[in-house]
Amino acid sequence: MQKQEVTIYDVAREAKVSMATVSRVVNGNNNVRKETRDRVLKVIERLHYQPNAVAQGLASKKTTTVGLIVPDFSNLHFAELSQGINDIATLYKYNILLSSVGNTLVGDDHVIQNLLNKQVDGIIYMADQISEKGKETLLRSKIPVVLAGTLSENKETFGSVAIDYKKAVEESLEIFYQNGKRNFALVLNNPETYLSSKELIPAFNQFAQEHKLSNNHVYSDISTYEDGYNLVDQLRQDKIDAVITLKDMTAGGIINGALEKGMTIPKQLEIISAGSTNVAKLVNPQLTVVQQPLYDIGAMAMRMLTKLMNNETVEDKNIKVPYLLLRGKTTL
Amino acid sequence: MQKQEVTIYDVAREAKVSMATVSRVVNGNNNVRKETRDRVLKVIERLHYQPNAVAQGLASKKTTTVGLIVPDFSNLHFAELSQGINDIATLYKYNILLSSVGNTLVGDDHVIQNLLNKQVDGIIYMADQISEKGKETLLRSKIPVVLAGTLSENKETFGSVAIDYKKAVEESLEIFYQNGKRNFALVLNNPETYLSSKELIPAFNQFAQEHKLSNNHVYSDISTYEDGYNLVDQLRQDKIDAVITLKDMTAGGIINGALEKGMTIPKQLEIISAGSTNVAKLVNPQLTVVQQPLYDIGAMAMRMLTKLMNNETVEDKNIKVPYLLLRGKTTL
DNA sequence: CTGAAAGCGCTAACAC
DNA sequence: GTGTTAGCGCTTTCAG
Repeated sequence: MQKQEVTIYDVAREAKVSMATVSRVVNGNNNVRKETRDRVLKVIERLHYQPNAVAQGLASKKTTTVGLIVPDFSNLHFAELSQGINDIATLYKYNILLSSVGNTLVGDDHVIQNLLNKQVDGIIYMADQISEKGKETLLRSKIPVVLAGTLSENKETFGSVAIDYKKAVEESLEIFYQNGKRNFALVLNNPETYLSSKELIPAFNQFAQEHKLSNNHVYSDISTYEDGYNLVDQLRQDKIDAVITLKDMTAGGIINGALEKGMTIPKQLEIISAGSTNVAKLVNPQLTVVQQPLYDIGAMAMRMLTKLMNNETVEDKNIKVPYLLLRGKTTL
Repeated sequence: MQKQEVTIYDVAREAKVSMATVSRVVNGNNNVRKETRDRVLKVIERLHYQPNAVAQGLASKKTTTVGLIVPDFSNLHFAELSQGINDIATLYKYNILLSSVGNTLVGDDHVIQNLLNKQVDGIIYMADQISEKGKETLLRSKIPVVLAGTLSENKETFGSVAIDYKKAVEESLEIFYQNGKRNFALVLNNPETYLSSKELIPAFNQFAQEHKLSNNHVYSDISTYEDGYNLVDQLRQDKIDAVITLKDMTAGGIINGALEKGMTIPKQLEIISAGSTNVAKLVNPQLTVVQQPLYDIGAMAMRMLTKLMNNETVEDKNIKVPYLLLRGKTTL
């Protein structure tokens, strides 16, 4: 990067005003006489002046940039959430600085620190867990944080927007139960996330206990299509007849695997996916899904963040978004 | 954002050295005696000093940030490309500033300008077209640009990494032809992109002409699952018996629509998708696809960009990546 | 309404 | 090796 061709100083000189006035014009400050403003604007246009956002950031201590922390963007779930985030961010003139924490939690603190070094004005965190160290780093920074698409572990400190996963699990199991199924499976990727360990698994176990079910299994480390496909043998061996998955790809793998092995869906095996992405449509027979408004969740999270960054009051920092149980052909 | 708590100046004072020395230590400059370095590092740790990347950016004129321009990240194609880009970017300590140009081309120039204002060191452009104005803006900025996943419109000026789409279309049509099909369709979203208008459509038409085919159609503005689903009636009316689509979701819509209307696949209708995303697996019957190494394309593009930003020589600025025609059950 | 001047936190010659 | 000194380009009091 060479020395910037045209700076605020050049504009000031050409327009015969001070830098301060140019700055006011650029920032829409009203304390400028119309004549002066027009003169400055004319010069800005003639010189093709563009403010250097880095210098603005250093001087104003605001970068109009927010950090977005995602476990994995090749996961459509996060891609769709990001779309909502991006649109609202654009609307409010914020840029998004992307960071991935991988599927493991290794180094989330490092990722957060990096974002803070870049002086982001706020952070949207989409991974479903956060290390103690990462949390501390975030709290110490005092910048606003909103958790999107997962439940807030820290209702007091961070904002959050998500569906009520626990309720979604209960409702799904209720459907299975009413359809006469008694052998339930919960298929997860990482069982140690906050969401899994504190919400899903307890809800799953509690339901089983209340209904006196004895054959209920939690399968972990199942995250891809192939994992789902390969899980089918195990499901049959364990005599499972109803499955909840969190990812549509996994559900698709299970379905295709089960069909190939001659199982009938939904008679022998019912499936509900809480993935809620567009790809659910591709699955045949049509998947019964917990439909979350992913785009809206992203949009609401970003909207909340803009308010927090702007020190506006936020009525409800922990929003529970409604979901829909869309009955397809993988449940009776 | 409050005044930064601990700055390079604090470290210098506490370590009894000058700011310059602290800067050297932070940046791994070797011209520091080991003793001094250790003393500084100790203070850095004690004070939890973290460099302000914005100030670094202003002073050094390098932000270690690259802009990523995407048409739509809820499109898995770009999500998978982005994964490769992100991993390599992280490896080389670059951050990614995300921008979406929407599915229309409105304002790509604006998006580019915004990224330039933020002083990105380079740009990866993934949309499949770019406006004249946007191109000029990019050229004027003199920062390196790499086009990923689409063909380069400007082989001389921008770097590029992509498969040979034209060849992929020809090869696909050849398969259809050998299977006895004679009524071909090319299903596109926007026919005016460089890729469509300069590569795909000409290749499609040329093949038809060379093989004396009279019933070949190009369908435009088909981009979603539903669009594909709804296109089926038209396809039947036009007596199409072989289809190429660019998106897996669209292909899925066509397949499900065709099956529901009682068509047999691949006997009455063959389909090849060049989407190449993971979701192709969900489709039943299994989709025949032009498999592109999306992750690798993203990774190679980012690697090239790091070289360009570093003024290293790049042997080949326009890389054609090999693809694979994976025969599924939607072709004979 | 406008200008002067003091930084924001850091890098990069240039001396020593 | 280490320190001094200018900036980088902009915002923001504070006067007037």
